[in-house]
Amino acid sequence: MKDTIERAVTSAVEDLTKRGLLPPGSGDAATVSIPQNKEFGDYATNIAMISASRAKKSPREIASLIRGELEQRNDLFSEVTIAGPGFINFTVRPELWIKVLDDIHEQGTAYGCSAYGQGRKVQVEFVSANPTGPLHIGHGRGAAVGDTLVRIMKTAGYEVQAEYYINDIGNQMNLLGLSVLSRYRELFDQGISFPENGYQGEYIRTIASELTRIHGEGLLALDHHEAVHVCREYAARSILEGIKDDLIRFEVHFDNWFSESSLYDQHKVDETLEHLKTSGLSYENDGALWFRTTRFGDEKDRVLRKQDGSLTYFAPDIAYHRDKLERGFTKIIDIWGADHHGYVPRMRAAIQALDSEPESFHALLIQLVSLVRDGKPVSMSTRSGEFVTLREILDEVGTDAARYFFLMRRCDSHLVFDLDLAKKKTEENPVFYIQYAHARICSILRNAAELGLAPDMSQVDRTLLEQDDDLDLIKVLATYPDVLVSCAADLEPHRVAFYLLELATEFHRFYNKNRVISESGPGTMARLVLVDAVRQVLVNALALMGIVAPESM
RNA sequence: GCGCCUGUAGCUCAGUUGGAUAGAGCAACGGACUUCUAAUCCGUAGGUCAGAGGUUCGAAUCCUCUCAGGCGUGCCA
Repeated sequence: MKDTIERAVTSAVEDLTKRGLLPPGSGDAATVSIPQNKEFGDYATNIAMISASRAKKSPREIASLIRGELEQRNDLFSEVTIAGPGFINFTVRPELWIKVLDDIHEQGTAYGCSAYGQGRKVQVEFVSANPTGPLHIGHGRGAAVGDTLVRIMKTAGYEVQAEYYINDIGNQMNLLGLSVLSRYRELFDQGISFPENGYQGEYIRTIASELTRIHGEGLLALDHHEAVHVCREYAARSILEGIKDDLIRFEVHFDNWFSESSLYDQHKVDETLEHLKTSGLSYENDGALWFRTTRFGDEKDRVLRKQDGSLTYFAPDIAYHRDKLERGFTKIIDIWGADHHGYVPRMRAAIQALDSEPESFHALLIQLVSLVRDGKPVSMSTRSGEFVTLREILDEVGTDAARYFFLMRRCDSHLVFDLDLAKKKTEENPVFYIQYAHARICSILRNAAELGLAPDMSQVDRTLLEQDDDLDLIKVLATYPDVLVSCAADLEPHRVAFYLLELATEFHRFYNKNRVISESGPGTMARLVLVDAVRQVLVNALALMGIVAPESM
């Protein structure tokens, strides 16, 4: 609907420009929006104010010119008014609103989709947790945000790939092997000192005891290096399996699992370092190899190869992003914990060093999650291994509530996750409130079916849907495609969560004021079609969030 | 020290890239069940948008400074 209004405004402006009444480019930067106050109509545009200085006319004067054009569009508008400093307000004809119901019934699960992304190839890389421990609650937020963003961008017409980068090589993997071996030997009273900064979690002991079932005391006889290797490989595989299980249960899907070690196998890291060298972007100093990130606005140059000859984490990461670019993605979205924000400038520098536009790279930073139970914060510390795992959260509140809660805040805002609230089966809990709206509609449709009634748009007397209550509900349904475009454009999936709450609220209000199935009159069919459309949009939006739409509760 | 993020109703947070009288949910208070699910709805109250300047027709939004909280500032990953 917003599209339609925008097109009408644009064509009116173009018309006036052709007739010399407005200077060229007057429509630039103007917006069409929904006014906060319903009295101003359904949509409004600020174009007269925006173009006033360039046209050397007063906003009101321009507004009345445009109004003159748009008033002729009585196929669209029942009223066009000028208000305030120069807003042009539109009231859309009821018939047009009712056509939204046709769209929903025709498009079904595809309602909300658009061609906004024009098929551009996008990659979203998220979670990418090291296979050194189970997913914790912070990964859960990243997983929910990333997965929902992927789903949203698909509906917005992008070709999207979801990828998980597995850091399956490097110091932390050796540390993992050492940690497991240490716990393994403890089980035979042949303890070796636990490595400094080793992985402390209980899961390490579990893995160690699994190794005793497989190998008995066999690992004791191996030389140290060999034993660490066995422990490392087993632990990494076992932990990664666990991560995959958790993600499946969390309804999070990946198209590709990208192994860091494959970059070395295919000499991608060397090639990348060579590329930087020949581009004159790296240099030796103090026995280390440096990357001139300052050339691209970073505050200091960064080390690629350390004095001891080993590479930093950064080096393969550049190779990894080079590989992404080679795979043809025009938009690369990395979802990281907010504690990595210092890493963004150097990664953006790397993208530019690889001859790509800095705008093609987007880092979405996910802020911390803190848990609250009984109104008190739950303490968490990664260092001591006392973090709360995603699995524990899913066991306690379930997938639906967890996904909604992780998505109900903007990414860069701290999230307070109230475990008690997430479990409540009352209106206080937004997940429940939204799912209940869906279940209620299904119940109505079941009752209608018993009377032999099924929603059928072709049997509807459309004038019966022109009541304010009906139109209020339809207007919320009509904004859904716009919400999805804005989510995709701004990479802000939380807006779907807010939209769902708004739609559910509007439905419950409608439900309390209007009886859908009444004994007499054709209004029943009209309202059945209306609530069925609400059901469809609830289903579509919940699907994007990975939340079940229950038919009864 | 420098940099990034955050600061909006009692609480948790939105605010469509600068628009009209700043919104929602929860909590509080007062109402609504002869009813398709009251697991709901309606109403009331609640604000110096952290503070001070500035930019302009117009600022929660942009710029500068101050304050508060979080994070970063590794040849860790």
